[in-house]
Amino acid sequence: MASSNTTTAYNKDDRQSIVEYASMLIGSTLRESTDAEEIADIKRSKGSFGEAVEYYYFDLKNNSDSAPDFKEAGIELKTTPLKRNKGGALSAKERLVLGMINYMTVVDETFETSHLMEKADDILLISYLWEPDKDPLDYEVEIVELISLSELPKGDLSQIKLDWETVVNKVRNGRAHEISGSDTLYLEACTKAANAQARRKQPYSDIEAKPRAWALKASFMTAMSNRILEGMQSIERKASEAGLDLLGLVKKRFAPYYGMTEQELGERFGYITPGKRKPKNLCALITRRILGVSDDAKIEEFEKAGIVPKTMRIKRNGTPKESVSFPKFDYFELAATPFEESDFATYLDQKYLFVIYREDEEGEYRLSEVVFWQMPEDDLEEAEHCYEEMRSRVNNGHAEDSVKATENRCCHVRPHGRDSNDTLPTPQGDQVVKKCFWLNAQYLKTEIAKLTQK
DNA sequence: GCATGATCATGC
DNA sequence: GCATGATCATGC
Repeated sequence: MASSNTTTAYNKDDRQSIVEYASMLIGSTLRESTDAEEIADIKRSKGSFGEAVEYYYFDLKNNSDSAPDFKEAGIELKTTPLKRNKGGALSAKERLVLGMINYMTVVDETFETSHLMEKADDILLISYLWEPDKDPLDYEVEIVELISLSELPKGDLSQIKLDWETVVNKVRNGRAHEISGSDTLYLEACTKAANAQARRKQPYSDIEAKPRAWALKASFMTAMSNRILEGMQSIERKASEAGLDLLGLVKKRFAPYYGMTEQELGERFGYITPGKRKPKNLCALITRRILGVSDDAKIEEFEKAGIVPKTMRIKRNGTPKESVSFPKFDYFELAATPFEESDFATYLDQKYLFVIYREDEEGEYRLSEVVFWQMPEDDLEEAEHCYEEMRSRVNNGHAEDSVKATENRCCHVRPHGRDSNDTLPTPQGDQVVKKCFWLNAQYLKTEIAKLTQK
């Protein structure tokens, strides 16, 4: 059952799909997220959580550590434990091992083009809270984050480069056997061997050295984890809000602002200076402010549930002013991918917080309510028709021929590029303007009516 | 440089 | 009034 769930739950060739699927683990355990009941067939030892994630959650066969776990997407999965200190703070339980050091070849590398940088460029980090005596299936996942050495803050990266050079220079000087973890600050060369006697050759000395691997020190992992965790804030509940579910809480927080225009809200919160154009992410900013989360933080409850806030302007007749768009599609990918495996199917799994503004008699749009919306399962079939119709048009050389809103109850296809010269190649070799799927305004009208009539 | 959210323009 | 094609502008 786990395998049948997981094969359709994400697309292992698509980065976004992998990350989105992985993010659903945040705040939960493998026992809750998969049908695994015991970890018996997985060795109950160090690494058992990581293996169980691959096996039960991602439905990956156990593979050797040399190949990336998601080859096509270029992502390598790494799981790592956090622990809670006596004071309550979280810290990394272990260093994060990135890959073995080959003394013979590393001496010819530069940091920027090193095997390490290549290997540690796209890591999907899954951090879980380790607790003594707990079954690994019951560890709670705290962090799911795509990390890349080259995209660390500049200060971190320059120290890591110094660390790398310190270690490599020792090898270059024929002193690989003298390397110590204490030589460096963030990145270390930690010993990594099946037994204490194992030794490896080094290029500029006859003395054999202990096998070592590149690793980010536990202290560095602690700092990085906390930085990631702090970037996520939960909505702080007052005592009077303790019993509310998430939607109830969100509604209660928005209610005092009903009747205001988006412009007024933006000005009130200091996101718009009068006369200036409003920021693109105004809806997200206002939502964070109203929910009491700082401007640059992710809303933990929303992240965990995959909820995206979206402004919805409704005209007096109940129709949304605009359709809702999805990211542009690639004609080759569309042609080759059935709906179940498509990005579009993943996007439709999106849950929205529609922040609804309704048009008043003067033509002003005023905040009137907030609702959660996700496409009902029955309508996914209609969306699939739209997708498969567009797919067959592309396959038949008619990529320019969009599926119109009049052809499908739920969605349609429309250009969404910079301009008409912003094109992508099709399997037939011609260039067609970038397009994407859209949710029909009329469809959204009936969906929103269902949600708000009650 | 590009994606994305927002908006415009045209014609049925 | 709406569908459809097109483009703008911010921000990553």
